[in-house]
Amino acid sequence: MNTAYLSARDPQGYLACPITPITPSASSSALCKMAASGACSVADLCSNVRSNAQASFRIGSINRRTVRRGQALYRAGDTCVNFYQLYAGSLKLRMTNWAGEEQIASFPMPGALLGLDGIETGKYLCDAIALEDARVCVLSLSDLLACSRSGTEAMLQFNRVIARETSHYRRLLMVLANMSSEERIASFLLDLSERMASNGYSSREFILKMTREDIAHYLGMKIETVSRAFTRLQLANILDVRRRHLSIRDLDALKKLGMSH
Amino acid sequence: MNTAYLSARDPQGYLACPITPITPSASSSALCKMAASGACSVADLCSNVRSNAQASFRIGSINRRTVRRGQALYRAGDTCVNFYQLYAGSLKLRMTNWAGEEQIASFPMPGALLGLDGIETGKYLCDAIALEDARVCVLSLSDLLACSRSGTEAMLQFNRVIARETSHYRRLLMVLANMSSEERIASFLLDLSERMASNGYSSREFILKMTREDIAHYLGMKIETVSRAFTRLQLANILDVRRRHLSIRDLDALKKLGMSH
DNA sequence: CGGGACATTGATTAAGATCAATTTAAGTGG
DNA sequence: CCACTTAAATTGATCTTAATCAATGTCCCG
Repeated sequence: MNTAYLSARDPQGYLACPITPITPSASSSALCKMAASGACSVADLCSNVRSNAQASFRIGSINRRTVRRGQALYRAGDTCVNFYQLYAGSLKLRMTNWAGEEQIASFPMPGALLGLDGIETGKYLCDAIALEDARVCVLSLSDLLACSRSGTEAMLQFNRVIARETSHYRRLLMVLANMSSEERIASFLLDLSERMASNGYSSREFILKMTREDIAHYLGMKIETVSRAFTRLQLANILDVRRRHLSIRDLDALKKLGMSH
Repeated sequence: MNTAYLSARDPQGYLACPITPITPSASSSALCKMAASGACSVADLCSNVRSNAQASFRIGSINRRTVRRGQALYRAGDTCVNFYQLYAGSLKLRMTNWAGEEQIASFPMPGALLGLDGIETGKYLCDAIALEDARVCVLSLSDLLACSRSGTEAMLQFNRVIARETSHYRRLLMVLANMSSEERIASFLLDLSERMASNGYSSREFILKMTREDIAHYLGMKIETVSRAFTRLQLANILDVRRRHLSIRDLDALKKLGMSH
């Protein structure tokens, strides 16, 4: 088992996680495994859309797509015609300003709804790049609109999903505005840890799918600073970090640092 | 006229602006002056909601509200039952984390739709504090939902309005993550300037309604740093800043600094 | 005229950026 | 399977920027 940690060649990238994923409940009639497992943040919306689309005979089955590691699910400037429910793998959402500096906006993990950055203008504003091979369900914009039209609840759900993304950015803003480099890393790891847990993986020990550079671009720091922050947290016996493999030794201490002072 | 700049006691706070606001067009039948002037960012949505609500006899006239300087339009934790279209004055949207640190999320100006931070959970997440006496139109959540239900276009408009807020935060994120203090101030002033212009005021010369502390909390810096950045921009002949009164001397230089390198 | 909030300025310290050099590990091809 | 290449990460030394601490200045308002 330990070798699995170190090699970690599995496409899903979660072999290294010591506990098994939550298995879907018995309701195999569910359209989506994730919804059944409770891990999906947009399960209600998603199943609403699907049943609506099926009812109107416009889709017969779930439309899936695989994105290989390093490939883009979509790119900034592409016309937004689809949203994507992520159900395996992870990505980075990357914005690039005209000076070529990049900023990572988020690291979507299974359960996330991708493509919301295309709503405002009808074109995506970010690149969605797979950090490892990933699988998504495709939700066409038209299906989603049809569904929203037919039910107030679905419409509200969709608004809330967009609003939740807004909250993510507001929170990140607070992190960048008020926290030291060590605190930012702590906050970042706590968030990752929680999301690993909500996907049924260990919250204490996992593989970082992103490079130090990605982390730096997410948290508004330089990669040397990221590296040094990891080192200091390790010296303080809060973490064990070795390249991409991370385990949390002292969760309370990490929380004290990361929960914004 | 010059005395008006310096005293600036006007409740609306725009006396100091040398050019007059855009006057509403002749269509006095319009429900809202701002929509007629083209200054309102949510005009389509707003008029949609109003005409819908009137058609169903649920509102007879526009429901307005005044917020005095320093007062809250709403507070974090309040139940979200209304949205507010700002048509005069300006506010700050303030989040406070449990450690008591505050972060300014935005400085809404006329045309903005307020209250979107209440969508996700049904409770507002920010305090909306008037920086000067302000006037809003009240849009009840139920009116808005009723309208969205009855028309796909209104629904889409609403989604886009929420998504636009998300974009604001993404952009601010990039500012905090990548720019020096001077660049942040430049970027902030450019944004203010543009919004002043789109409200029909001078883009070159205006009064800052917010304190240095508010600016600091918006841009993730300390007030001394804000002050020094202003001073340096002044010394570089890019700005003229005297307390709250600001005029832009060299717009190109300001853009070079503020447009993210 | 004087109190108090707001803003500026100066001196010093601390944090992170930058520059530069290794180290480590993973993938490649002979 | 091993040497070689390369991307990623770490570490050290130094420099720059912004935070901090402290004092002073300015203006609004009663």
